[in-house]
Amino acid sequence: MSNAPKFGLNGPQSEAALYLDGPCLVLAGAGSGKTRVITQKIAYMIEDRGYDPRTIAALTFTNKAALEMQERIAKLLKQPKQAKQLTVSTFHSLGVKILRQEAAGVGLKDRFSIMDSDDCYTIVSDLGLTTDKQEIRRIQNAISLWKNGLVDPEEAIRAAQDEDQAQAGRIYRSYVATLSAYQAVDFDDLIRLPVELFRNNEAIRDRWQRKLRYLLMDEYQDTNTCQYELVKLLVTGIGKKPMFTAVGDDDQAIYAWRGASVENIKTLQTDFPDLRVIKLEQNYRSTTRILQAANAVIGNNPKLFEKSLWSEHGLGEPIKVLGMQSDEQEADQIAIMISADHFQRKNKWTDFAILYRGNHQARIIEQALRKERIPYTISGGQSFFDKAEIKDIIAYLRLIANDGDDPAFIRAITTPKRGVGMATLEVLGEFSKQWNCSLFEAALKGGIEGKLADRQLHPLRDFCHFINELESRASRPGPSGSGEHAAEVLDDMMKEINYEHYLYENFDDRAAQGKWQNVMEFTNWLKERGNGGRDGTGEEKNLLELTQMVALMSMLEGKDEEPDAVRMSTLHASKGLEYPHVYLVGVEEGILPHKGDPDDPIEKIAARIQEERRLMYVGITRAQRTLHITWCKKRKRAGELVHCDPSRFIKEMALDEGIAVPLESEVISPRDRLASLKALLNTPKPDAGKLLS
DNA sequence: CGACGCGCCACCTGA
DNA sequence: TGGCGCGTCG
Repeated sequence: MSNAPKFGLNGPQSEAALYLDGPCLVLAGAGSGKTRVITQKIAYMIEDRGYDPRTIAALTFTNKAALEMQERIAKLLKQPKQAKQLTVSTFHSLGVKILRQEAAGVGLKDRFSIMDSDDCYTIVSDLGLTTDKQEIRRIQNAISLWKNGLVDPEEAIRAAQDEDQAQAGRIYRSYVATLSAYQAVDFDDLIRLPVELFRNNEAIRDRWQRKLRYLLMDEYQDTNTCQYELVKLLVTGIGKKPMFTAVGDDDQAIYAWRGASVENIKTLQTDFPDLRVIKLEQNYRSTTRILQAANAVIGNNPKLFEKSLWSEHGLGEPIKVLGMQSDEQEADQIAIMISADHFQRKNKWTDFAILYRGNHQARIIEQALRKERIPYTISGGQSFFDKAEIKDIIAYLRLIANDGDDPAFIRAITTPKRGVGMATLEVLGEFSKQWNCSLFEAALKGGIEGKLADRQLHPLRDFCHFINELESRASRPGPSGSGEHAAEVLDDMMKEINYEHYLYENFDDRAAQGKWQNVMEFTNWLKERGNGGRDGTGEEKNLLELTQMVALMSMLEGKDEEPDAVRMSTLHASKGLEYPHVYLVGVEEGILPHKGDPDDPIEKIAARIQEERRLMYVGITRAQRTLHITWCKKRKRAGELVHCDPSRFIKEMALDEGIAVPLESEVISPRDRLASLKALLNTPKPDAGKLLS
């Protein structure tokens, strides 16, 4: 094979795609075509080098990215169906896949439940050592970091520096015991348990190594210790050449707060001395001016690897920095500018993105967009699967799959109300503790009769029988060999619990209608997957498998063709995406960089600022053609109007060198807003948008 | 037992 | 600002 550029890739891209002689690290700057490298590489492996697609795994961090990658690979293959044989998934989905097959090896039944962070919050809270919300969050966070760092409870307790940490460690110990009693795992376990399994069981590890011979990882800079360990266990074996490609950008590492460590990039070089390192520095996304600003900002961070982005696109329009009087004015202003640009320059709504640091910043912008009749979609906020009505239904599914899932039991039995209240549940809880069994088992156990009145016992038992029946139908051999069709069981369940009725009883018609619509969308979505549709594998899935899959879904992915709407997103959720016109809002000290705990040691603060700077870098580099950056002199915070200063990152963009121009004067007063908008809509004179362009 | 209402407090990011 | 936790009433 010659190393001449292939597939329309540039030199380094091509080198990265063709290199298969050993481990490979691709340092890919923003917009340098890293996804193309991964997809082309997989296509090359299958088409030109005869790799069996079933032995290739590509790992991403979001379901959306995985889905998109699979689609893109399918388009490159002569036989697009082969793409379905690939493992293209998130780290967490791969974890579920491994655990489902190897459950016994880690002491789980194969129908374990997956707890989301709300469930885990409740577990920590129920351990009863504190009621303070912040404190619980902190402990939850500590537990997550321990798990991701592969620190077990005994180690955590031993290493505690003070009583607070020791207590957190003890809570960690109880928390692990509780999950185990529920036959449940949390998100972190999905990676941690496979690691434990592979470490302790050579034969199982060997089987998975043979199954997954080549590994490709996207966003490698955001892997945590545990994920890296999983990768190492999968790619290293006696007499085996480590075969993988990791693609990442240390300048876009923005998940240290949840345990990711950029150092994993450096460690890769130590752990795999023959690692081939390839840099992608040509950017195909942005104008030169945008890249200059991005380089100027990130230049203030210490460098792990030397690299500098360049672009063949022209200089482009100057970046505009706008200082606003208030957050309200900021929102209105952006809405007006986007509206003007849309109508004057005939840009589609989808060409625009508004990016912000925290979800709470979205509200005021939403209001402004609505006022201007601008369609928008929000990503990175409350997810579809986090909506109460969806979680209600999921609780039933979880309980059907695993009757040891006490949190699901409590949620399902109390929604809709069926005459079982807290008093009954408390008795049941005591009883279950006494007999060391689940709530579900306790309800059916002999001896509980004496502790509950008949009117309390009956609905309880009826409910359990109902669940049992659904369970036996879901797992009875059916058309697919693995149970009755998920769709039928699901339909009957929905009918029986009469959830629609419950919604209309408890919410006003409008709200109920919306919620019911969500539920219908969800159940249809489930049925589609149950029939083997659209998830890439083409395999039928029973209700139990669907339930575990759903737990990992955080965004409504694959929503067939996006509507033409302005995109609103957190900076974190915007990673990997690009837009012709980007508005970066609320770029103020305290927001970006976000103000953290001022009592943190100085090196921690420095690290935090660096991560915030990378976040700013990610934001800037989302833009293809124009970039607006706004900040406010005053902002409403907790109801109070407070003074704000522009972010230090704005100064770092080298404003005086013509990269960015401050535009403080170009603000339209609210009074003129309507008039100017009308003018724009009715008589689009070339000059009308002068203030705005 | 559960619905409703008042008052307090916090607003980071996410698989 | 709004969500939610606690108290009281039906």
